[in-house]
Amino acid sequence: MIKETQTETITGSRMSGDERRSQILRVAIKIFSQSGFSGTTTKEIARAAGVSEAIIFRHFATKKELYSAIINFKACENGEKLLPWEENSVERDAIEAKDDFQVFYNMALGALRHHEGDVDFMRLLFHSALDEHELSEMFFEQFLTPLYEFLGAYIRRRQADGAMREVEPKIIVRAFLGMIIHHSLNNILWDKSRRLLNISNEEAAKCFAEILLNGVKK
Amino acid sequence: MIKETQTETITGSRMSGDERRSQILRVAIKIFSQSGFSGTTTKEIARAAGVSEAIIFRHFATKKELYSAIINFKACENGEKLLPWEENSVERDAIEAKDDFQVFYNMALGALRHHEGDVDFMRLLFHSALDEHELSEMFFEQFLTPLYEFLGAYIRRRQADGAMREVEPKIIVRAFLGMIIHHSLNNILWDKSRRLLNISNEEAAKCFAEILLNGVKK
DNA sequence: AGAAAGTAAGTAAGCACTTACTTATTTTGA
DNA sequence: TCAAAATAAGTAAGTGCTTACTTACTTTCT
Repeated sequence: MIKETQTETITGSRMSGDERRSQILRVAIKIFSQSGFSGTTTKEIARAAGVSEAIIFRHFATKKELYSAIINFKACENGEKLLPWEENSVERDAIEAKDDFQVFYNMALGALRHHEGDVDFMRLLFHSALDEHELSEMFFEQFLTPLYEFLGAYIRRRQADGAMREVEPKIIVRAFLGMIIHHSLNNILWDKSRRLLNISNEEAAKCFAEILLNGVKK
Repeated sequence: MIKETQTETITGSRMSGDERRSQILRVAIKIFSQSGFSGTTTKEIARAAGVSEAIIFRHFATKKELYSAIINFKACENGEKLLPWEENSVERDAIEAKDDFQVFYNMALGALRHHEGDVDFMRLLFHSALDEHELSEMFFEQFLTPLYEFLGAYIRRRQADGAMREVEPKIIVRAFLGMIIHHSLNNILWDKSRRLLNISNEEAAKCFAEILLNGVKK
């Protein structure tokens, strides 16, 4: 990362304002995700971006504004994209077909892969949750809540079909997400070398989906 | 919290060295759990303890040593106590009786109650995990690993009895702990007002145990 | 009286942020 | 087309405050 950034500097060409702003944000995400807000200095961010601290403050009035700008940056990164499960045709087909296993397996696998592929953002979500920062609230409102509604609605439908027991759907969603997110957390935070449990995402998604579905089957 | 601490100061009597050390540690746990290591100042800790900063440094050479001292303090708080599930007679009886529901329900309920009752330490565990501090490693080795072994052994036994499917026991443990810990996390971090799911610990423990056990039943 | 608990003031370094200036690139006008 | 002016990107040095920690002394208790 630092090497990469230095390479950018070495070419000697200046970035445009927009490019520099984006680069600073990308660098900041990494460092904030490592050390949290308070544990990160603007000096570190500047060094990693290969610029002086003054440049940080040209683009962002305060360190806090830089942190908050991550929200928009992350949102724009996905463009006006739909939520992950909304644009996943495998997911849509499985729902149409009421293929319960495929619905939950696909969802679990997608989530596990996503967590594995964006550890920085995962860590940042936890830092911000502990800091009670608006980034965490954004995550809650724009991701978690819609996900509970989406899966909850599917479960309600399957309950009406007589395929699932009458349990409050959100408890089922909680149980399901708990398996997935906790598994990823172990891999990201407590047990990076997977001493306790070393299985593929596919295996994990399969087992979690099976446990859940067998657990709620009528 | 601060009120309580000020009350201590107001009585005007000095504490013995040992008492003061313990008080500082208790206060530090609360503040570190709120703001993390970097976000916490020794000034804040001193104020909350009702002493000057110099007193902090009489007992602990550095801020870092204070943070690390929490490990021993938390360990000693439990005395030479066994792990929670080891001293729980309800749990032991349920295991002897191979009452699967009681084993998992009781375990879940105990954990949920514990999490609810010691939010500070839960938060501290997350802060320390993100900081990659030894407190987190202690938690992993002295709590998580034995818990996986304990529950894993029980599951293996029930599989040998033919009561549970042949699934790697640790995956089942992961699924189970995921439900519980994730539920507590939601209540502690993302959704303190329980907008998404507001249920009692008993209801949660019951549903999670049922989902899990039905999910692995043979 | 002596030891231990306690404090106000101080220190050196660190931190977020600013200022005055430099350098590189783009624009303008002849 | 070219040179000068303007603009934007960039920096070293600085500012004022904060922080972890220290020092020299005071107060309390036995």
